[in-house]
Order: sequence, then C-alpha cells, then structure tokens
Amino acid sequence: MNPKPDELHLNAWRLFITAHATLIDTIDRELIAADCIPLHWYDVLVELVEAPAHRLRLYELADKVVLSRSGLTRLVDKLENAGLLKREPNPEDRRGYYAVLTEAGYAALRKAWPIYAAGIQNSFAVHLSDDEAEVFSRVLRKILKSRQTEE
Amino acid sequence: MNPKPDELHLNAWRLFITAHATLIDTIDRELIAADCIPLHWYDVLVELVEAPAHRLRLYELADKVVLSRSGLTRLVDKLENAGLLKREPNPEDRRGYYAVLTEAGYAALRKAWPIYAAGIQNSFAVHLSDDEAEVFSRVLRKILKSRQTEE
DNA sequence: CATCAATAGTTGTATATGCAACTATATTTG
DNA sequence: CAAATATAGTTGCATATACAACTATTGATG
Repeated sequence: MNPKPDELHLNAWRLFITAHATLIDTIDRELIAADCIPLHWYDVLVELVEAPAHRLRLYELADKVVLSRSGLTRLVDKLENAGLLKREPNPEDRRGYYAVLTEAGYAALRKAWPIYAAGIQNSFAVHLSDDEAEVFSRVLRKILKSRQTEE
Repeated sequence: MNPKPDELHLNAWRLFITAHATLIDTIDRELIAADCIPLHWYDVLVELVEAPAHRLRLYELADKVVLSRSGLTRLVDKLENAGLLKREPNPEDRRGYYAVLTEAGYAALRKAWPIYAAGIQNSFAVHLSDDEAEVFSRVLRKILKSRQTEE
C-alpha cells in the first residue's frame, strides 16, 4: 500500500479540512444569531431524539458525538442545567446514567431545526447534486466503517 | 429555493461532521505519537511553505487556516517560541507583521510529512477512487467559493 | 467467593480559542 | 490637512475540551 496520497487526494483532504471549518463556523453563527442552541448542543440532543425512548447511556452519547468522556460530562452538565435533558440512574448498572431528552430539549430542537436546516441547505446541500451527495455519503460511510473495525 | 435539505443531503451532512471529527482526532494522535508537531501547526506552516518567499501577513494566515485573529496571535506566539517561524515587521505597513518560516519550521514539516501523509492515505485517501476524489474536491471547492463571494 | 482487572462517570488541571476592548497605524472625507 | 473611520495585531476574560487521576461499581479468574 502506497504510504502517500497523490495530489488529487491530498487536495481533497485539504479542502475537507477548510470547508468543514468554514461551514461549522457559519452555521453555528446563524444558530446563535437566531437565539437557538449551538450546533454541538443540537448534535447531542438529536442523538437522543433518535434513540429508543429518547435516552442513551452517557458513553454511547460520547461516542456518537465524538467527544471525550470528560468533555461529555461537562456538556451534559450544561444541557441538564439548561433543562434540555436529565440524567437518570440506570437500575441495571449502577455505575452509569442515561441522558434523557426533556420536553424543553425537544422544544429547543424544534426551534433550532428551521435555522439549522436552512444553513445546511444554503451553505452545503445546494452545492451537491443527488449523485454527488450519494458519492459523498458513500465515501464518508466507508471511512467511518473502517475506523470502527480498526479500533 | 427549498429551505430544507432532503434525507440524502442531510445524511451527507451528518457523515461530514462525524467523519471529520474522527479523522482529525486519529491523525493528530498519530502525529503526536510520532513526536511531531500537531496537525494545526502543520497546517499553518504548510501555508507558509507555499507562500511567496515563505511569508504571509498574519491576517492572511488567519484566513487560510480559518482561525480568529486572536487565536492566530496565540498560535503564532507558540510557533515563534518553538522557533518554527518568526514575525517580521512590514516596512510597507507598520501596523502589521509577516510570519516567516524558519529553517527549523521547514525541518518540522519535513519530519511530520511522512506520518501525516501515511495518516491521510490510510484513514482517508484509500477510501476514495480517483473519480470519487474528483467529485469530493469539486463539491468542496464549490462550497468554499460560494462562501467567499457571499461575505 | 476473594481478589484483580475492567468499565462508567466525574473532577483537577492544562491548553485552545473566541469575543470585546485596546493600541498603533493607515485611509478616507469634509 | 484635521478629524473620523477602518484595519492589524494583541490582550483580558470566558468557555470548551482533553488527559490523568480518582470513586464506584461490575465482571473475570484462580
């Protein structure tokens, strides 16, 4: 296996980094400007919405949002303080907790979604045809899958 | 213009965020483990290598690496302290400075490159065919260009 | 089953980075 | 050309997040 990327792939990598930084920056600002929760909070809460019974173990959440355990602890502190989720002890395993979405958390998601959706659409999605979006997704899914199996 | 992304595009967006986080995390760890400069330092120095006379105004650098002015000031402090670049006053405009790559900075880049290249290759590039890399790059370039003209 | 190892989560501490306010210099404008 | 405005960069402060050490609990092993 060749240890070095060619120009084409290297260029793709560098664009990936730069585009990510500017997109996150832009969309996060749009959310803040509209008096909504920041992007990282959204990402956490949306994982809860999609989870069975709107709850996830903290370590699962940390994994899904790619955050360290300690980072997650503090983020959950803030979200709990803001009333958007609550910790619930787990009777099955008394070491751990569930993070459970609250009604206010769900409301925060609903409020933010139109802004977030518009940001994704205008800054990102409009630039991808359906075919391009499929290539894009397929590639990133492959990358993520390979990481899972390695570690 | 439809204000909401469809499922396909939304999925691409979420993969984009997650894949970015895990890739940066992995590659940065590889660099640190190999006793090289961290990824963000690399990104700064590589912009200098590619700039005319290996120098850029600080604000240009901030722009290229998508960092706030104050963030850049501090990053440049660290890099200058480590001897990897130096600030040079600009005779044309005495408000500002150039960041100029030093020999040690160039050496740090050379040392890190094999590790970084292997990381890009193994974690990212192997998953993109040439065609996919072209689609990927084209899309991200389009995104970046649109942001430039808007702001 | 008693000990040892592994796991879930938290906390102390260090680093990173943004915003707003500030200094110094340059540019514009009446 | 003097005053007002804009720009380059830095600094004080607040927030974010990682690592390592810690507590509590669970699981594995002789």
